[in-house]
Amino acid sequence: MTLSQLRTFALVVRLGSLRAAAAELGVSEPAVSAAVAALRSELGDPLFVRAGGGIAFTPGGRRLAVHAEEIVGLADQARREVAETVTATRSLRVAATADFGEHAAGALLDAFTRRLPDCEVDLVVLEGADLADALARRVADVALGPRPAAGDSLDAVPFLRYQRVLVADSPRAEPLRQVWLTGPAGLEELSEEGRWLAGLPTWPDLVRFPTETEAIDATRAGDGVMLALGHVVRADLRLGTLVRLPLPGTPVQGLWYATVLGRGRASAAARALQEFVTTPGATAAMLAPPGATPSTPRRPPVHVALWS
Amino acid sequence: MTLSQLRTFALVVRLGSLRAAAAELGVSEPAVSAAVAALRSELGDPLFVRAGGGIAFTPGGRRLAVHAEEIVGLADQARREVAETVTATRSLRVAATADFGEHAAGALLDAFTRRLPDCEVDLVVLEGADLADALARRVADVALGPRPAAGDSLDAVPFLRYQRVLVADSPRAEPLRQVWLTGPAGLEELSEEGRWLAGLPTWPDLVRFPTETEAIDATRAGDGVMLALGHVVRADLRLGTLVRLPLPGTPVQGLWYATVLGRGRASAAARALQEFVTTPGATAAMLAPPGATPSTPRRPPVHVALWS
DNA sequence: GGTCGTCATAAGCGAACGGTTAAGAGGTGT
DNA sequence: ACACCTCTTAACCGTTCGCTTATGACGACC
Repeated sequence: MTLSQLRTFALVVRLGSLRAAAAELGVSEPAVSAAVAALRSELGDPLFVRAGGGIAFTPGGRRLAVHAEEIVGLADQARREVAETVTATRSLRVAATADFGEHAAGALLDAFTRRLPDCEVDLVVLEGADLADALARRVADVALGPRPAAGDSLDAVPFLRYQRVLVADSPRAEPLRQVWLTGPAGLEELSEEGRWLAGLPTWPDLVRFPTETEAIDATRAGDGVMLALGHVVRADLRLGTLVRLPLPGTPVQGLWYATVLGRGRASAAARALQEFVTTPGATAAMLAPPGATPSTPRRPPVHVALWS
Repeated sequence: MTLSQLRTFALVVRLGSLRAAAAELGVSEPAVSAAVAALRSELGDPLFVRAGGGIAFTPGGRRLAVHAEEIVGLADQARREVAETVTATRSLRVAATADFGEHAAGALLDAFTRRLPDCEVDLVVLEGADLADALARRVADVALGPRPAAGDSLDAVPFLRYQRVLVADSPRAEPLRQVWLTGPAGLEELSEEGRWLAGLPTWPDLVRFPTETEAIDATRAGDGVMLALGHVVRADLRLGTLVRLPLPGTPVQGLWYATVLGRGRASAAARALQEFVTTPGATAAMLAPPGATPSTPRRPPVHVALWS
């Protein structure tokens, strides 16, 4: 049993296919097959059987899978922690959904790093469904966005109430007959607006933009309607460049959560951020209009990455 | 970073010496040195430095140590769990201190396996200070005995009140001038009687016997005094073959705890035993005189092992 | 009954793992 | 200064790991 064998097997379980795992790892198919075969013979369990076009895991395979993820996650964390003691820096990896990442994460993490200057923060933007996954796989230390569904071993605290209002360039727009402009993630299924949308009689056509800001620009130009964050379009509504459409159910109230691994598995820095997000200073930073806080951009300690 | 490298390093940390770890593993000293050197170069941290006659660990080394134990423990557990699904048996490894193991564990586990017949129980007897260690290293699933000191990530529930009375063959015995006869572990430091003994003005000489039963036999023969379990010597006291000595502080009241790993890391079988021990049936089994419960000894599912 | 997609096996190869013996380096203790 | 204990390095070797390409086996699908 090797760490790399466990890592390979965990990926096979995650993707449900040797072929896909091989592609993901950038190696040939027999390489993956051999790694799993080694585990098979060592553990005396087939781990999975061929079923139909793909594979079906045995009970032993499923049990091994959860431990394999845990083991490789711990090994990676050990590597990181030792590296942190060497460089004398703390690192914090934050995952956020696209909407939160675009409108609030920057200001929030900026304020946080002013509080803890020795902490290097990385931000990865991914979809809401993957937030819990990223935590479990220890790809991220903190997840910011809708409350993850699999909350048994996660510690989620709400920290910001937001509302999405339906806006258009003119009050004569007909919401259910026009395209809905959205950010890159469409409408997150796990979020309140996603659940609200699922309850509508008709499912509108969505048009995705690389950012919600661009979607707002297009809405202003009359290209469609948009379920925009209230505090982001407040200025537009005041100026009249955008108007609210009074669809029942709007404004949709939602909550953003800061989630960390439960059961004492969260790092100190992760808990520090989770506590920080509920402070008044953090709320003020997130709701402030862009540019209001002249952050000293000497050496931006927040790195941002976008995952496909 | 290899599982065997981590296992080796964890042992080095535990023993505080490469030489000792090599002896324990039955390999040469350079083998251990090379394993650790591989970790060193890969992680970019010396992990430890030579200090005086031995070694002193760096902060990175200490951090790696705790994760290394966790990782190899998880790997072993994964192996076991897969093996259990193959053989369709659940196994439960119980650790107990010598006193509890001798007088109560047999009847308790006998009753438990009658309740869960598909569960194979192994009992290892070790000293109280190692109980928490055995849990953390996942050598045992449940620990029965005094409450472990390092209780931060352990879940300990008290389940049996016991008392130790000072007995001798004659009321003229002078406790502080005679040898104290004990079981194999002496007097556990972590237990109530250990703490009580530490508070005495003079520390009596202890004579250890392979079992407490043999110590009782010797006490009956007048070889010394003994701090015996109340319910074990009840018959002797009634018959007059042993008498109580009224030393202040006696009888010493103590509690036995059933401890499992906290934070959701305990197995289902471990929690089942932890719950079972608090039931009236379990208490009755433990306090019943030996031979009172005619356990059907068809195929004794409880294995007992003694660790030096 | 082909054909395709997917996993398994075979043969081979370089690199790393894990072990040995032998000798060196660095400290303690007398 | 000396012996002594402990960790480290060097040189060497067999096994395993992890990867490749090529080919086979098995089931689904048309």
